[in-house]
Amino acid sequence: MLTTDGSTRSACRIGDSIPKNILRPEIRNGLLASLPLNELELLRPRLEPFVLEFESILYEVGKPIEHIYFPCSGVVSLLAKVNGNSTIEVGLIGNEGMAGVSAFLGAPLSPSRALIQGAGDAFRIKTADLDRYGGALNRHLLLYAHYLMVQISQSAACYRFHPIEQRLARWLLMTGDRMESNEYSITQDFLSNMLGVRREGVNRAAGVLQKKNLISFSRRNIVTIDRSGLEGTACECYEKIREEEKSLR
Amino acid sequence: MLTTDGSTRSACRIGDSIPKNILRPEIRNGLLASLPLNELELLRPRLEPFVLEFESILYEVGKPIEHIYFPCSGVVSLLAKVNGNSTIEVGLIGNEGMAGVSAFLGAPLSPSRALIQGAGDAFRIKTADLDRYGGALNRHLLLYAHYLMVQISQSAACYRFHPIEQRLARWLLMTGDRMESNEYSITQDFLSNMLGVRREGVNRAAGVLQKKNLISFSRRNIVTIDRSGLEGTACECYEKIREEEKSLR
DNA sequence: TCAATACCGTGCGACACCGCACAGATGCGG
DNA sequence: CCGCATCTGTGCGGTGTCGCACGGTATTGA
Repeated sequence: MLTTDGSTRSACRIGDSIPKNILRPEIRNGLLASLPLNELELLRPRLEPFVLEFESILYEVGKPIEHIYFPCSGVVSLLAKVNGNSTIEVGLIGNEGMAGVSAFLGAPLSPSRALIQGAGDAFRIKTADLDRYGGALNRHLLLYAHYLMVQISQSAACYRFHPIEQRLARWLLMTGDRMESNEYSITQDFLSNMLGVRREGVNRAAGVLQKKNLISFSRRNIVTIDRSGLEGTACECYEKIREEEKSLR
Repeated sequence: MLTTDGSTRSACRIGDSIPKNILRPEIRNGLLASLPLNELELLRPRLEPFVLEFESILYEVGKPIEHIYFPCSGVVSLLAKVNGNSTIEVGLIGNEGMAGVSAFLGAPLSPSRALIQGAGDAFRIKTADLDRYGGALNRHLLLYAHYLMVQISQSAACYRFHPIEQRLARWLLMTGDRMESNEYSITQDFLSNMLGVRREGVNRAAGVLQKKNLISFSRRNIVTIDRSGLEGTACECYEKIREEEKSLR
């Protein structure tokens, strides 16, 4: 990966990646890729390449959903706002899915904030343009909507019952699955907003994971060292969600 | 309402109601009712009246969804199982909606347990039969799927940030909106499974609400006394979900 | 009618997480 | 290269909920 200072590193530096595949004809989004060729061709003229920039916001709570995004790389977080200032992640979207499900389901306004949590690239289509299609596209998108509901439900239960350490492990795994690297650049503060806890809580939990030699972290940098160890530490929610993913293919 | 001992009471005794409108031609389910007449007539031959019996289970986690239910009265809880034995409510369905959204979205197996939390009656249709229809039915059902996602997301955040007392208030309001009475028969133990807390926690929280003269409760019986007072005590989640409900109509 | 069961009320120590405070480390711009 | 903003590490008291224990009261059924 090319960083701003010109050096090369294996890390997935969230925020400074410059997608290179944006002009490539291959569709690296799971939903689009699983379409029959003829349906994809119908859709293609409406698809517009789009760069997902770190920390930019696709949708804001209560604002219109103008485009639906099909990520080819990168990660999008769905965030709910609570108590005025707190935020909490209720969904995580990678190149297996799409952002803007609610619009597809017919809702004009976004129920959550969609935040680019890992830079990447995507195709997007105007919400109005998507309405015209049906067939296999519909089937796939609907099934994905279902998957997202499962993910959200599981998160609800997870927030209620599982300690920070397990939630952090799950988050690292789920994000890892959607990124191309096992090393990312992210602040504890950012993570605290994802997990719905204080920054200090993230610090403690990460410390525990590091002591167990599952991850290593320092300023703005987290590396997963022992992936299967993390799976053992994470709560059941990770496995459950992953199981549900299989039905998407 | 007729109770088992033959006496009449205004309470909504969850569990022993004998729906009387099951033979009436009117459709008291919001989703079905909002269909254009011609579409409803197409669907009608496939619709089968069904009695929702208290504490019976419509779907079990991981089991097939054979029918989709459109309640005309009564309440259905969607429950997620966590940590083996704990359960937590991630969705609540009344006559504004339907149970089995996942099947409609194309998922063959149920991601959650669907438990009749308040007796009533419904129409149901074989999952396979529903697939053939489109048009306004689709639009409505999709929008409802969206609404349910909002509800689940909000619950996730709610479980994380809001104390039992507020969650209980919200639960009473949401359930009240879907029942025909402001008095219901329910055990603290049952409630604890809905809210994902211990029975003792429910007891304390209910005690506080009672002291504030918002509810009154005794063995298996809860009465909401001051509805608007409850709204003041409940967390923001109630209002947010209610707001989203408006878009269903 | 009496015993078994279901349900409710409460007290107490444990613990996870919070809120706050503050000091140290790192990186960036002038 | 220095100053300032950002990010990190840690300590301490407070609070909400848990886990457990146990006694009380209503309901049910033989």
